[in-house]
Formats: sequence, structure tokens, C-alpha cells
Amino acid sequence: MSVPPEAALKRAEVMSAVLRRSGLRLTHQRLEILKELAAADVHPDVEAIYHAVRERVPTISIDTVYRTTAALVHLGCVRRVSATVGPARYDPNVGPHHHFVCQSCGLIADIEDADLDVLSPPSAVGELGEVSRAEVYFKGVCRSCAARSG
Amino acid sequence: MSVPPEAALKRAEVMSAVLRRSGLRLTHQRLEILKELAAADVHPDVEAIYHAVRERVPTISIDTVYRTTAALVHLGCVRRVSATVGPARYDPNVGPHHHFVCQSCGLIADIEDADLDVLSPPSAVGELGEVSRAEVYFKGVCRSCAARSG
DNA sequence: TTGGCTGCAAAGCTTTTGCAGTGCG
DNA sequence: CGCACTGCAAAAGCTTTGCAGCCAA
Repeated sequence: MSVPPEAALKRAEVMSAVLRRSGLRLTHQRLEILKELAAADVHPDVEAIYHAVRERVPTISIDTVYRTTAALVHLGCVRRVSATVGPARYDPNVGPHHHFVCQSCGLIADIEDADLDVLSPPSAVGELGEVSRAEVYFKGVCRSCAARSG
Repeated sequence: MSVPPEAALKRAEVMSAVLRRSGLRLTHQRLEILKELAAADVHPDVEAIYHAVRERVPTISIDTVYRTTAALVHLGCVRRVSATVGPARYDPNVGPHHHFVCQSCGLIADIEDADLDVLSPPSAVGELGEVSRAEVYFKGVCRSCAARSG
């Protein structure tokens, strides 16, 4: 939630535009979910989005959050990332970037690094399929988990 | 299942040794699960392991497969990897290596590349936590999915 | 012998789906 | 006004847990 307001606004506008352009309806519920995602920098899961949006739209159901996130992923507006533990998390940053993953609590943090962005696959990968993107995951233990377990 | 027999045997022996050394019992069921994992090169999920082992141990239950894989992950004998879709998959190769992931069917293939192994995290990562390993995921669409959908 | 392990059953958690009413375009 | 969307409820899929009997060490 500490994404710069102007960046969040821009993201929300892009998402709205893509939604509208693709023929999907921009409902009150979808708008709130989309704004929540646009402003998120903690890769929230569906449960977290649901609770946050419910503050403003008390009648929303979690099904709608599932359906809307699925639609946004399908449109390429957000990216579904999954840790090795816990529910799927959603990343509103769809540009090239990388992640730090805490193996203990599942925290996922963005890592921006131009050198990693230009990583190209070894030639052998071509035999497996068509690569659209490379993502580096740095796995370890985050500060708070390290502090908690000594 | 096309891992070289001697490599699979070696892996199975290492896993058995680790299990025994850690005070866990090497039961008939565990031995078969462990052999199945040692010989696997397709990153099977629990369901796949269960069905394969059941050919030889018809009375085994899927709970035991869940419990045994969890134990092996905890001991560092196999690695749990998760695609963005479907159940968790298990990788008996715990050395440094990378993956190709099919975004359509969830297939995960190993990629060996010495250059990628020595990738070091950007300095900013140090603020987040302690990194124990870097893994590169090349995401795209595998050959059979590409063929299926044109 | 005995404490850890197994199989069974039930439950928990995440996610998907069918349906009827609602509201966006 | 029509059809996509929503909320509700039920179910499906993956995984974990409690318990009583069994077996590796």
C-alpha cells in the first residue's frame, strides 16, 4: 500500500481501460478490487483483497474477488505468483522484475534489477518450448522470520 | 522416469541414509515412495507418486505419500516447486539448477546451466533477508501445448 | 517391547461452479 | 432492455489432522 499515489492511479487507469476495451463491464465491485490491486505493493492474496475491499463495499463476496482477479490475470493486468506455501498472490507490476521469497512465511517482495531483466535462456531451453519471460527468485528467510526464530 | 539408473540408485541411497540418520524409520512404504522420487525426472505431484507406488504397494494411502514427501522436503532430500496452476510438484534434484515452466499445462522441466548457477542477488536484496539460493524460471508454453492450441 | 508410522475418516483451506436475481451499457 | 455480473450456496480439489492398530528398530 506504499506505492506512490500517482503510480497507483496510473495503474488503476490502465486496468480500467483494458477492462473496458476488452468488452468486460466496469462494475462498482471490479473498480474497487482493481484500485486495491493497483495500490498494493505486498502481493496480496484473494483473502487480503477481499477484506480490504469489504471496508468500502460490505456486501461484496469473495467469489467476486476470485472471478475479478482471474479476469485481470487473463488480461495481463496483474500476475499470479505462488510461493511454495500458502495461497496464490497477485502482483500488479507486470513489467520485467524479479522476486525475493521468504521460505518461512511466504512473503514475496519485488526486486528491480536491469541486469537480471536481460537474462537470456540457455539454448537447450528452445527444445522445451517458447520462452516468453525469465524470472529470478531469490529464496531465503526474511528479516522478521529470522528475528522470530533466532 | 528416464533418469540414468545409477543416478536414481545413488539418489535413493542418499535419501535412505538421510532418513535413517535423522532418526526416522525406513518403512516399506517410505522406501517405495523414495525410490519413485529418486527415479523421477518429471517433477511428479503427490497424486502421480501415489498411483505409481500403488502398483507395487496396493494398500498404501495417499496420506502416507503426503506425509513422506513433507518429511523429505523438510530433510532437504527433495524440493517442493509450485507452478502458478495445479498441485505442488516435487523435484528430487536438490543441487543448483533452474526451471522451464509451461504456463498452460504446468509442466516443469529442469534446466542445467553453470552461468545461471553463479547469479548473485542485487545488493538491495540484503535488506529484505538472507538469500540462500537463486532460481531462474523461464516461463512460456511447451511444445505440446503450442501444438494443441495452434 | 514401544514409540513412530500407517490407513482410515473427517475436516480444513483454497478455488471453482450452478443458479436466480441485479444492474451496467 | 438484454446479457454479463453478482451473491449465495454447494461442491471440487488439494492438503492436513485425530485416532486406533501395526510394525521397524
